[in-house]
Amino acid sequence: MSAPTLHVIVGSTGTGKSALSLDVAERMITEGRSAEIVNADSMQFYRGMDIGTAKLAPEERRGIRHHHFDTLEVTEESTVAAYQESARASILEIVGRGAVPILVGGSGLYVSSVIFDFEFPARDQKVRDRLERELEERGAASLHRRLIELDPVAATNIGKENLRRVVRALEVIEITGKPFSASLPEEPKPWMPLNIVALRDDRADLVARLDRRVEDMWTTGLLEEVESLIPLGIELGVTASRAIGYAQALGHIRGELSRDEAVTLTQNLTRKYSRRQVSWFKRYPGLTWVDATDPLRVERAVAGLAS
RNA sequence: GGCUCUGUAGCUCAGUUGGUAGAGCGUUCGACUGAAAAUCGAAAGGUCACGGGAUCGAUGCCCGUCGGAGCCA
Repeated sequence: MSAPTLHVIVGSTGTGKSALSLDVAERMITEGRSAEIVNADSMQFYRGMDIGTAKLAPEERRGIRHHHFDTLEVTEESTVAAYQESARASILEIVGRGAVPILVGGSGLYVSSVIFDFEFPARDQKVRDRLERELEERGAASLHRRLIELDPVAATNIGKENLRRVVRALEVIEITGKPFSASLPEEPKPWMPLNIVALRDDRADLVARLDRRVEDMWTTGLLEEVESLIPLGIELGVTASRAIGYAQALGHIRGELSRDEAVTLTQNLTRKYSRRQVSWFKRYPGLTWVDATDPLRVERAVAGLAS
């Protein structure tokens, strides 16, 4: 019996990660092992956000145990550090049961936080609030100038227009008293033995499919779903209200966007997101690319054999 | 048929009182350590509709051709 391996399935949105994860789990089962799935898709954490996140309904899960779906209310902020801890705990429990853990998702930072040796510096809301106030009062240039003094490397890497990351860098420096590296490790150390499979598809086919999927979401009730989330406070949620599709649907409901504008905007954002996902995952060491249309994709995914 | 406006990057449009051009969007590439479906950076793309004229020199001025829009008849 070899050491337990964490199976990881990543890739652009719309390449069929969820379906593949089910197939891989079933394959494990026919081989006499059991398997459980852990979600690493940041928007699928939210209860009630189903259509727009292409979430697998419970009855579609083929009896396989799924973890980390529907763990947050729409008003709650999602945080990587908390996710890292609880996702790892789930994985250890799965291994403890003698089952195979399969981590599936498209949120690069979240996947990395689990599978590599990421350690997130603490956060301090007071410090951050103060920095954000300063940003408003004195402007971006002032904050960036300070970052240049405190941590020139981070200042160069982040850039002066990247306000969110400038603020976080200053926050980390203030809390820890140490420079903020602001760059991903060249050779991240795996948290446990990994089999990372990335699904990929011909770009033109993928884009056509993504565009169609957005249209379908609108005809199968995305708007109604978003309307039902308004009384639950989705507009107040820092994370959930920004989800692709949801933000535009909200814009339409508020009368800021026509239906067509909302759909087109969502399609554009989805394409960009898909690109960012590919460029994030392509850096993973030991990654196995598998074609979404490969008839042997399940076998390849299980064995870690590229298409 | 007449009058007026118009034709500049894949799209929408700036612009140069004549010295061969820009922005946004899109496309492609990249960064990314507690909001990441977030946030930010970079690059490629144009014989400035076509033909002729005047000019040292035209995308810009003049003439014509073709295409688009509007108004009048």
